[in-house]
This record gives sequence, C-alpha cells and structure tokens, in this order.
Amino acid sequence: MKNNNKKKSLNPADWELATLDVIAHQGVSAVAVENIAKALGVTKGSFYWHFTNRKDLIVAALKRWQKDDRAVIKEKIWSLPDAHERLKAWFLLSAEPLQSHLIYATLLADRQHDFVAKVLKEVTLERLAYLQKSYQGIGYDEATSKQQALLSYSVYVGYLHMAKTLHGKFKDTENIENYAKYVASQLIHEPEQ
Amino acid sequence: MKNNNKKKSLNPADWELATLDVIAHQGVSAVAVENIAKALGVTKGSFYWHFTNRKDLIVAALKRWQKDDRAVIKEKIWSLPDAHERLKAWFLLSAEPLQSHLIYATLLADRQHDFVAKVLKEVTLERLAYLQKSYQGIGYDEATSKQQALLSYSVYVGYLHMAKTLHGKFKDTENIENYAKYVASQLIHEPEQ
DNA sequence: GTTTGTCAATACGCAAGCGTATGGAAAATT
DNA sequence: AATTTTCCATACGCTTGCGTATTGACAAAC
Repeated sequence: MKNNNKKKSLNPADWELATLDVIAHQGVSAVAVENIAKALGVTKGSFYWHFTNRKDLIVAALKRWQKDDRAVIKEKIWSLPDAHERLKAWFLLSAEPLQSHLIYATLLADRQHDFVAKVLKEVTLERLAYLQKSYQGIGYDEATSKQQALLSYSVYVGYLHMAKTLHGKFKDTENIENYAKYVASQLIHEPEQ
Repeated sequence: MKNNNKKKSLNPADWELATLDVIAHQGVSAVAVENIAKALGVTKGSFYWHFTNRKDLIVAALKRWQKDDRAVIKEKIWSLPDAHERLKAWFLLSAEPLQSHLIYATLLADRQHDFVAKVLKEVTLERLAYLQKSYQGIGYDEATSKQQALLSYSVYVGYLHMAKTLHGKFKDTENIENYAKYVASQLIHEPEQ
C-alpha cells in the first residue's frame, strides 16, 4: 500500500486521491487521517501541514471527485449529438465499474454530514438536468421528461445498491451487460402521447 | 423524549424500538447505548442488564424490523389475489412514508457491518422473489420476470435515496403520488414478446 | 556555507463511546 | 416480614481518533 514512486514529498492531491480510495470502498466515516497517512507511507505530522483538519481533507477530495466526474460525463455523453444515443450511452456508462460510481453510492450513505449532502445534491441535480434534456430531445414534454429522468436516475441509484447488496449473484459481466441492455430497452422509447 | 407511560420498568422490546428510531433517522453507526438510554429515561446500567452488548441490541432490533416488515407486506400485498393488483399495490406502498422504508434506506448505507449486510440481503432477496412471482403472474417468462423485478426494485431503492437527497423538491404529497402513478404506468404492463 | 522554507516524526492532551464492577432500591416471592 | 429477583445508577478503565506542539531532516535560496 506504500507509495513507491520516486516522489520526494507529498502534495494535497496525493492525500485527496488516497481519501477518495477510502471513500469509495468504506465510506466517508471511515476516513481516518492516521490510516490514510499510513497508506501514503507517512504519519499524520505530514497531514496537518497540508490540511487544517479532517473535514478540510474530505471537502477537498469531494470537490476533486465532482470536477473529475463532470469531465468524464461531458466527454463520454455530451459529446454525442443525438439524444437517443446520449441516453443509451448514459445507461451503458452506469453499468461500467468506475470508482466514481462507488463514491457516489457511499456518499448516499454518508449524507448525514452536511458537506456531503451539499455535493450530493449538486451532482444529482446536474445529472437529472442532463437526463431531462435528453428525454426532451427525443420528444418528451417538459413535465413528462422530468418524471422520466427521475425514474431513470432512480434506476441508476438503485442499481448501485443492488449490485453491492447482491454481490455474487450479480458479479459476472455478462449478466450485468444483459441487464443494462434490458433496462435501456425499457426506459428509452418514444413518449406515449 | 422521555417515556411517560405508567410502565415501571423497561423490557428488551422498548430498547429495540428506540433503536429502530435511531437507525431510521441517523443510521446504524449512530446507535449509541448511552444516548438511547437517555431517550428512554434511564442510564446504561439498565441496558447491560437486558443486552450483552451494542451489537446484540442492533441485531435484535433488525430482527424485529424484518419480522414486522414481512408481516406488513404479507397483509397489504400478498392478500391481493390478482398479480396486476399486487404490483400496483407494491408501487403505492413504496411511496408511503413508512418508517420501514427509512430503515431499509439507512441499512443500505451501513452495509459495512456484516450483520447488517446479512439482514439486508435476506430482505432484498425475499422481496425480489415476490416481485418476480407477480411479474410471472401477468405473463412474463422466468428470465424476463427476473430482470423486470430487478428493475422495479431498483426504482424503489433509488426512489428512497432520491427522496432524501432532493428533499424539498420532492416533499409535497401530490408530486409523490403523481410520480408513483407514472412509475407504475411505466413498469406494469404486459410483456413484449 | 549559511540561512530559510518545506515536509515529516514523535509525543502529548482530550473527548467519545464501549463495557465492567459494584451497590442500591423496589417488587415479587416465600 | 424476610429474602430473592428484577431493574437501574454511579464510577471506573480502556480504546480510538482528532488536533496541537515541538523538534528534526533535507533541499533550495542566498
């Protein structure tokens, strides 16, 4: 787990990335400065040089996650010109095993911290707006596109949890891919008038 | 927050119900014996007479929740003879503001504890089996009913989180009811052959 | 080569929360 | 009425984890 690179010293980005690793697999409440320090091969004497406290670290890490995540979505989805294709891409991206998904799922869990709730709400609203626009792009009216976006996004969030809860019954890639295609077939279609 | 009843002394059930209250609103990790004792108007000297330790309490509370929840579903859904009606009842029940839903949602969050994961998996598999059976009842074949059940259940789980994440934009009853009906209309229909 | 700035180690204080030990009061039993 | 059971209070020890204070090592600047 130690940092074997040639780097002489750490910078805040190193701490933030290590923190995101912990958040992805154990949640925000598992972020302990002394543990992360150990994972980076130093002690917390170093930590308090880079950050003022634990919360400062977590907020910085989440800000980094939010920024990176936005970039990925922009590149992989919003680059597509056709709304129908965008929606399909969205569902496929949802099924990919990205760290970003894990982080989103654990944030849902650690919502009791207000700074987590804030990021979560921002990201969720942004993604919902994207989805809604895409559904409008394939012919849904404003109100219906809103509900359909919410429905689709709920499936995404639900899937994240189901995958964790039922891991083992859900792991093999083929099943996941099949399921993703099924979901897309059910949730992407012209609006019923 | 004190117990104003005429009861002279507490029994394990009192502790379990108080614990479920905490779990519903703050999650498993927020269960602190001294706090729950205070909520019940006693000190932890009492607690360790009824239970051996904190984990014992949580496990007992979750067992109670599981049992009660099963009973509610049995009564409100499985009493219905028609599969189509059962599915509709499921989606409507999902949108009702029950403590049981809150608990389920927080359990998803506190899955890192193995005893939580165990209950969660049991409950989820049981509910999925119910849903699958209902979808088979309206004509889905085995494989498709499985995927459709998973999809529908994901919507449920996703909704629980969305409701918390976007509270305020989601609170008024009318919207929720509308949305529930929309979801039902999208997810309950004869299978496409 | 001396000084300054950067990054990290060690040691400490402190609060929260679990579990234990012990004693006491009230109710039930005999 | 005496005794046993049931339920609870108080006090203590122990661990975890945050944050601070102090010192040190190495590199860059001068």
